[in-house]
Amino acid sequence: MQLTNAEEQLMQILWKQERAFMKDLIEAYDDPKPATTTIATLLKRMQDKDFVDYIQYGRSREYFPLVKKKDYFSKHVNGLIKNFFNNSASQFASFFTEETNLSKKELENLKALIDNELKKK
Amino acid sequence: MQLTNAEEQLMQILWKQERAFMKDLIEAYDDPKPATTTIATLLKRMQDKDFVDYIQYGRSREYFPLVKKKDYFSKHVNGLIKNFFNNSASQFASFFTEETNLSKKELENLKALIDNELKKK
DNA sequence: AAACTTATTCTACATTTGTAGAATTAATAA
DNA sequence: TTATTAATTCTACAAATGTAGAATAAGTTT
Repeated sequence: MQLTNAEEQLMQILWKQERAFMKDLIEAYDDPKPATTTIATLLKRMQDKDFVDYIQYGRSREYFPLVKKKDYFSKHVNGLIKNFFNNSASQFASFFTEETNLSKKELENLKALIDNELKKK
Repeated sequence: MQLTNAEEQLMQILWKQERAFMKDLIEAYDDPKPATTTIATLLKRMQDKDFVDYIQYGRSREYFPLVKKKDYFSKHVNGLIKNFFNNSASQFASFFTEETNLSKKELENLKALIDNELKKK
């Protein structure tokens, strides 16, 4: 099952911190910070969805992600590609290259990178 | 405001058909097809969000998108880039190139495309 | 130990989302 | 013109989502 917006936001924080206690998570929010109970609820739901787990340290828990950001992200992009480009990654790539404002330097980097990928094939 | 999943699915149909009557929309769904009223509700909500409009033809309406698929899509990708890559499009591009399984041919096409973009700069 | 601070669990509740019945209206086919 | 069909509007309602208070438990400080 997918994460909701609020959950995903929290997940982003957790990915950044890698492992974190309740307090650390809340600190990462901008003011007005959510109530502890709000975060607790989200964490619980995320556990049910198998996105996070924790290690019990005395009275409190250190939470950590069960899903890698990369994997989660891939799924997202694949969804987009499927929905918008008929499942064609290359079509997506073209679109992306044309529509995004990459600078000359960035384009050159990207080109080098592609060369590198090509070598592997 | 954003489209929900159900709305987005319907939007995809509408983008494909460009302009459509209720009937055409429902036909595009796999079985079990949703009730007419369901689609009507979604369309109404999408109108409120300024994503679709219609032209009245006698008793019924021809619906059409107010938002271009490209624009909607761009917003999505930009959101992803912001959330996952710190707003760096080029970082996203690298990731994408490495993680997606583009064939040799696709990579070559992409490279050509980038060359083309570079010429414009 | 008493007072204080967290974190956790339970419960609650307003909104949003997904779905669709009932009633109504208008067009169409018999 | 009457029965049939299709589209629209209203209303409803269950499930999901966003938020958080109350109560409780367990460390922490004085």
